[in-house]
Amino acid sequence: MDQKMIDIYNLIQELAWLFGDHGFNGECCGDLTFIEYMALKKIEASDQITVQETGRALNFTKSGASKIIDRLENKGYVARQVSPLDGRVCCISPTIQGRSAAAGIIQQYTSYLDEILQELGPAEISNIRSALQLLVDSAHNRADWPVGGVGR
Amino acid sequence: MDQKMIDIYNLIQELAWLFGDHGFNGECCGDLTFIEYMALKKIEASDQITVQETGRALNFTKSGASKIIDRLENKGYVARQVSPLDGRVCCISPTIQGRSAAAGIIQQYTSYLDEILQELGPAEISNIRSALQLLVDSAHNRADWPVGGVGR
DNA sequence: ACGGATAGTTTCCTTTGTCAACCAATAATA
DNA sequence: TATTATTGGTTGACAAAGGAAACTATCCGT
Repeated sequence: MDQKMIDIYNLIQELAWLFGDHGFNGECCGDLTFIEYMALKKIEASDQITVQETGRALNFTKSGASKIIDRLENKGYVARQVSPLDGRVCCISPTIQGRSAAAGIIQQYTSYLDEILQELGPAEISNIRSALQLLVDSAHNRADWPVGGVGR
Repeated sequence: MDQKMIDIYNLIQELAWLFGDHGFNGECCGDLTFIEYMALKKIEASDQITVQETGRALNFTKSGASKIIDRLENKGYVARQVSPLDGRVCCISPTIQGRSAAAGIIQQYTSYLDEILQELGPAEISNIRSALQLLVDSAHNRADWPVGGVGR
């Protein structure tokens, strides 16, 4: 039983490695780093998000978040815009190029998955999907983390 | 069907984030970075490994690998030793402290998993394990990667 | 209108990894 | 055997990236 948890842990870690920043030979996300890509995804998902919210979502300080957004902006993938409601806050939104870059990355990985999973039947694939979903949901349902706090 | 692949991709990415270098508030692995921890795991797994092999296993250049091993050595987790067969190569091996540090990290994550998965029954947990296994095996059975080559 | 709070940016600093040059040891060849 | 090429590893200069703290601009409460 405990062994099963250890297995799960090691497997997750292996996946985290394979699909993280170093797995795909450093070229994990086109001209984006893994972190920049995650930020772009968050920005896309909420369609209007502030600098600090982006940072909070990704466990970065606000200065770190500001710089990540700088890089995305320099690449033309997001745009800053002063909020009409509050002159201090920046509304970050994805540009057309940003959306299409993200779509391209998803496309690329999806076809990679298609390829490596082609041996499997649809039932097995469904099963993988729901197992992952269960895992991610369980992790999100926990407010805190194994070590330290989340605040920053 | 394609949507299912996209789901799987996004879920893996979420997991990669949660269990990667930034997920746990930066404190992912005690006094080790994610990368250092992965290197320690590789070193532990093979019990005798060279600097370059470590680098190759983790997609780092040899100088990068050398420095990662420097840091592990400074922390007292691995030891360098000149190979008796070839005076050029370094045999890296984990120290007692290295083994116990790795065990501690595994312990910590395992109990975290225990906690977040406590709602689930043993059958569901078994299912998660085998789904992850299937995924990781499928990825490893592919020699190459979605973009670029592996060589360095 | 003024003092405190809040969102972002910028500057300085540390960490990390690559590239290229280098050293030492082995292998190959004349 | 002497010499040259190759290979494993380390080192130094450099660039990228993110945190802390100082700074700017705006908003809110009195």
